[in-house]
Amino acid sequence: MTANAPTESWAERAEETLAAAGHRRGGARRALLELLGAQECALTAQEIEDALRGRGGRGSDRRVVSRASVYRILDELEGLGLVQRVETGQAMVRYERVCEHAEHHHHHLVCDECGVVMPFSDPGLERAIATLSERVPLAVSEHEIVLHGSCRDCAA
Amino acid sequence: MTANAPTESWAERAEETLAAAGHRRGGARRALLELLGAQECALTAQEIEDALRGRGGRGSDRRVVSRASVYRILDELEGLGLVQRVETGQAMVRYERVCEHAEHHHHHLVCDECGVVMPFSDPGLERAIATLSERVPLAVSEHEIVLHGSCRDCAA
DNA sequence: GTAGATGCAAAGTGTTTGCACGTCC
DNA sequence: GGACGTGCAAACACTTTGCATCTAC
Repeated sequence: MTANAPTESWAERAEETLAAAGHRRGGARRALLELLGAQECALTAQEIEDALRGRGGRGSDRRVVSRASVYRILDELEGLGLVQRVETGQAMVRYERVCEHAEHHHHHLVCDECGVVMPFSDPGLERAIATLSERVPLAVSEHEIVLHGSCRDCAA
Repeated sequence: MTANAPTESWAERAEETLAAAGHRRGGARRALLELLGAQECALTAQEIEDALRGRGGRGSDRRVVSRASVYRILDELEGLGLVQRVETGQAMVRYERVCEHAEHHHHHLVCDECGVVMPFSDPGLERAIATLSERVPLAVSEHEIVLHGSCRDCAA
């Protein structure tokens, strides 16, 4: 998945979209894109801030990204459709990249005991949503599905 | 659906459940139960507070219910499974009663433009969720589905 | 050189908590 | 009359905003 990927990475697409929207490049945003692009699932703003603070432990010359920038950039990315908010019923909102590839489309499982969040996807479910979307008094643009319960570790 | 209903109302069941849990009755909680029991769909804490403040316009001898009580009682009801939180991606969390009757089970449509929230239900979707729930590494106890888009008024 | 990007700290906003008083049982 | 319930206001936690500085172009 390294050799000249035929499809650009999410981070690359994001950079392009941002440039097209007239944005300049900045260290904070670049660091955030790099982080989000490498994530499989949704993170909270807190987790993002911590991750950006902790990265490059050794001779890292990278600055810490301020909390304000994290929120500002996430908001910006959300507005461009590059990131989506995920509400898991926990205290904080989570954010994750939005991929154009359908294969990456997923929803979330939340363990109400330990708080762990896992992604899952199901074609049958997507089909049901698609069918349903046409019968509803709303021009549906997005859908979010969250399953709550106990994860294997907690249920044991 | 009015004459001597064979099944008790949500508010009645809630009162019983609360009593069984060792709670006394209080004016604030009673008012809240009455309000929630009459709602078709989810309300925010703010809406609940306002509704409780505004009710009984004329010779009402009812006290206003404090914000703290609204949150405390909602939290209590949620813990007993009588109320569930609904996250719509808007600023505030919403709350609605949980009915034991499957016919009342529903999910939500949210207009991202005007913020209106509407309930909907779909057997096909529930079937997909039920099937899926058995294939997932989580003992699923609840699920929440939110469709975002533009309502008819806003799309027009 | 200028508009945009960022950090810091203060301000918001929805929610929770501490404490004293009121009320149900 | 004792414990639970409630109101008030202060405390909180997450998020947003104002402003000065820095940077990309």
